[in-house]
Amino acid sequence: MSSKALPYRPHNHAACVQQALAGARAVCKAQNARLTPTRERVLELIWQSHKPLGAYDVLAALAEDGHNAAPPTVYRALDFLLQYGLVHRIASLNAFIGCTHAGEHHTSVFLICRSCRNALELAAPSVADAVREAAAAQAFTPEETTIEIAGQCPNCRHD
Amino acid sequence: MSSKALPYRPHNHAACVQQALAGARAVCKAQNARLTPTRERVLELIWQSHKPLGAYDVLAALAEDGHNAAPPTVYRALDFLLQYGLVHRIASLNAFIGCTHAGEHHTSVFLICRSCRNALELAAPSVADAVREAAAAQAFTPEETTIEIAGQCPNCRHD
DNA sequence: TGAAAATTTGCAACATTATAACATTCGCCC
DNA sequence: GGGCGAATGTTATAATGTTGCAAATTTTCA
Repeated sequence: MSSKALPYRPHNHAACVQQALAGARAVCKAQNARLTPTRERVLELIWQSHKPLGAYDVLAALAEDGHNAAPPTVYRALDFLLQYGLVHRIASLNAFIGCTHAGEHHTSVFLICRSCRNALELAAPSVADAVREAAAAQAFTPEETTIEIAGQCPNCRHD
Repeated sequence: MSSKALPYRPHNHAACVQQALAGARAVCKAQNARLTPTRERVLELIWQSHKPLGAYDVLAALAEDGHNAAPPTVYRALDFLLQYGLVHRIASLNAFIGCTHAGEHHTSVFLICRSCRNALELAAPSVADAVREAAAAQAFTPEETTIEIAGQCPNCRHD
């Protein structure tokens, strides 16, 4: 890619990706799940972008590798990564992003900047608690929670 | 439709739909917006189901009316209804549902039952507050918030 | 080891959801 | 009733996601 993703907050991105991959390997090993080359490559591609990446973006990136994959290849890899909590799906964008809390069960909040397109994952336990309470008040049993906030990140707010 | 939507909570549904339509007419009148026959019919179709309805479901329902519409007709009506807060889009389902708080600015929480497919809209101010705080803590300016909880409603929980 | 079983991948076709572009009609105002 | 902007019709196409089956790979276990 010629255009680099500007991270929401500055950091050493290559190291951050490597750390994520190492974490993913550990999670898979612990659960006897097979992080095959394709799956790992998809995870790496997603992590390299702080912007949520569409399935067809991943497909295109794989094509640049010379890996001539079809959509099911990507969707299957994504399903695997979702299943083991290594990536999240951002429903409002039809896109995927690396999970910063892989291995831990958690309810995340995503802050998605409409200008720079970066997305930040927050643990936000107070939100999770409020959601849990609201559901309980309706005798509803939550299984999966989607919380996505679109707006302006601090770097873009002056726009 | 032969299969009626079972409401999440029992009520007089025909009256509930009529009330929603009356409210929508009021909102549009107040804002000088044109609730044309197509738009009103789409809103009615969506309200008649407590289950979120896909755009192509609406299209099919219109076809049963004898209204031979194409996708843009439905999407344009939906855009209008979204713009005036008369319906919500459920991102995790690619579907639409009538707004129970039309006219008021609000952050809603949706409880979506995976068994019966009904969806309940909650105002849940505590969730809205927690989200606002979490965003503020990151200096993030929220513009639109998506909160969708998939799980089991009380009627289906014993499944 | 080596053959059966299970998992993963390749591949082609297809289904679903959403939009673009342009022509036509409708409602309204003067 | 002519002109103008909003709304709708129409065709085509883009973007996203899935099904089904065959081939290859890995695992299991005798």
